[in-house]
Amino acid sequence: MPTRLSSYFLRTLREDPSDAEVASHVLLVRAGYIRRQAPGIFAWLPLGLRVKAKIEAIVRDEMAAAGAFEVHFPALLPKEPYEITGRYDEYGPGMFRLNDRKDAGLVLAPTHEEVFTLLVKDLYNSYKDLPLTIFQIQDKYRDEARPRAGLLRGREFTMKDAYSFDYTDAGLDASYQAQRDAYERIFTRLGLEYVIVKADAGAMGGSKSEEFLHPTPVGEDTFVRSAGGYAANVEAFTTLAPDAKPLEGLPAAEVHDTPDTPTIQSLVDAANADHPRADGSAWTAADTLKNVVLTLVHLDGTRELVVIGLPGDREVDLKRAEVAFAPAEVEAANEADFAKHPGLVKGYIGPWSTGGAVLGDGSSTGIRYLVDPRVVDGTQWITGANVPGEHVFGLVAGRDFVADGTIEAAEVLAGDPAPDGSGPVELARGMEIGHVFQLGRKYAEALGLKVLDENGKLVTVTMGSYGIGVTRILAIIAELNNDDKGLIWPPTVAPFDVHVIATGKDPAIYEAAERVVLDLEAKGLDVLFDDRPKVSPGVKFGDAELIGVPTIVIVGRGVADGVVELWDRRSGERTQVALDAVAASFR
RNA sequence: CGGAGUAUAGCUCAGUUUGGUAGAGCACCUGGUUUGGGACCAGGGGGUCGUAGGUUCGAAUCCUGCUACUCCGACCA
Repeated sequence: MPTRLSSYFLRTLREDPSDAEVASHVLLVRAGYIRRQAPGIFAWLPLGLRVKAKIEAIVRDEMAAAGAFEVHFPALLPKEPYEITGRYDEYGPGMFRLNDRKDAGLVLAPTHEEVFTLLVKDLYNSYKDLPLTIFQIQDKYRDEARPRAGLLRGREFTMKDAYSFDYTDAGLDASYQAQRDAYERIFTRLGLEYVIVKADAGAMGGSKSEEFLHPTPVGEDTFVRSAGGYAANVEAFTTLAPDAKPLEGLPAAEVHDTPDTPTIQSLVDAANADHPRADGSAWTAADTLKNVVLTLVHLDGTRELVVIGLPGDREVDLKRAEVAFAPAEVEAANEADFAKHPGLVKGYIGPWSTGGAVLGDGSSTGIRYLVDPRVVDGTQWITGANVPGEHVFGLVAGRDFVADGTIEAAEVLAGDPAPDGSGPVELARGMEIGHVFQLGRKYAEALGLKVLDENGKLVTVTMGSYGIGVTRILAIIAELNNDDKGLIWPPTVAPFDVHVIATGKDPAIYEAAERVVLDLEAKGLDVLFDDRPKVSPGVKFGDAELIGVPTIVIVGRGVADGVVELWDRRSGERTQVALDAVAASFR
């Protein structure tokens, strides 16, 4: 049976909704696919559900091809499993939490690692049952501080999440690869451009991790890539450190007066004016060692001051710092933090003073001191002397000061060398559409998932976790496929295959349209039939363009001559076809 | 969480400056006309003007508090 617009649950809007900004959001609401329920939470209408189902069908198809089995968990879960793995605390305010009438704690799951692990623990005990990959398509909940851009960043979103279970590392590698391959096929079938980048495992824990990013300027992720094939999320980028240099023969450090130079720029200007370099070349910001004071807020709420030393031509990238210090939160140090450490002279902080070490283990302040990987032994720096208006020149790393370690917290700049030697990187923005992780044994260990191996020995299972954002993908496809008239769905995900419009007052037109619809359905096509009487042609054409079914058949005035028009939504091209040849013109 | 803005009919908005009977277009209902680009005529239903308090003879309009939403930023699949 065709879907008849005269009785379909659909209302299109003539005007843009005032609360929508991006094209996908505006058009999905206007064309009657979704309705906003609360910020970042949407109701799905019949048209929207059809597109969602199309995307899910492709995902299911490839999951089955990859040997994964579908299950379905509740979105509402007890909090205990999340407490056991520590994620109840680590996830922070991003997780929806609630209590039932008995005051038992529940969560709306942001992801389902814990309960999948427990399910397998319940049912499986032997290595013979592995490998196993199971998945679900389920709504996830994350209490985003600021949901935005409609479906692109919501608080409720549909995700396909798969979990693999192996008892050997090689097995995990194979399971991971199978999902990774499936993802490539899924995104290819959906016609979505993607880049696979090295990623940080973040709150999930685990080791190897890659993100599938759709390159777009509006993406929330910054990633780097080199011509030689290296690609990584900036959060996972590792700095290519130069070789250490010999310490012998380097001149002694000298303290100079540098009044009113609290910033790197003012310091460089003063250095060039008053203390030019011996060989005559100019000092630059890269010759200075900037010491940035950060406060770590640990999970138990304690605050720890830490100083990061990095070349003065770079800023600290807070996201990278967060990753480096996870699960602690990172903040800029505030006045109260400084007040507790009078040894820190704002604007003139450095690891060294005439009185000895100022930063690091065993120093006068005892504050943890971590440096950028570029600060290798034998490098010489201009940096604060811990006295107002004074800097030390030629301070040598490894001789005059020793850091407690290195840290990947400096911003990544275009032109930085890729860590694998494949050349300089460029920066680009992308939106995460898939993520594959090797979780390793973190969850299995915490929740006690073990199996007996060939030798009858209990071994802890190793796991992978694999996510695809279904509703986000739907939004991206809508974002990529529209014009000023409305949506233009690719045939693979369109809510219908054909949109038949009957327009005219002659009853023969409607009779002809009914026959066309039957012919099309006989070919196995999903038909949306605009049979609305007393609706003017302009409205029908406008709605068809707004809804965005790829092919539109206009049954109207041509019926008298035995022809109808095929209208390609994307190209706008219209061709005349004989009435009885319409169905044959579809593959 | 910082900054900006908005809140009046189902939707998009005017009215607030200067207090005096609640408005328009679209959508919806009835009847008629119309049918290849968002038609026309006639009639109709629908709003405690976000919320609480205050000023006033009288508040959508002035004052104060609160709340919600949107955008930018921080954060985030």
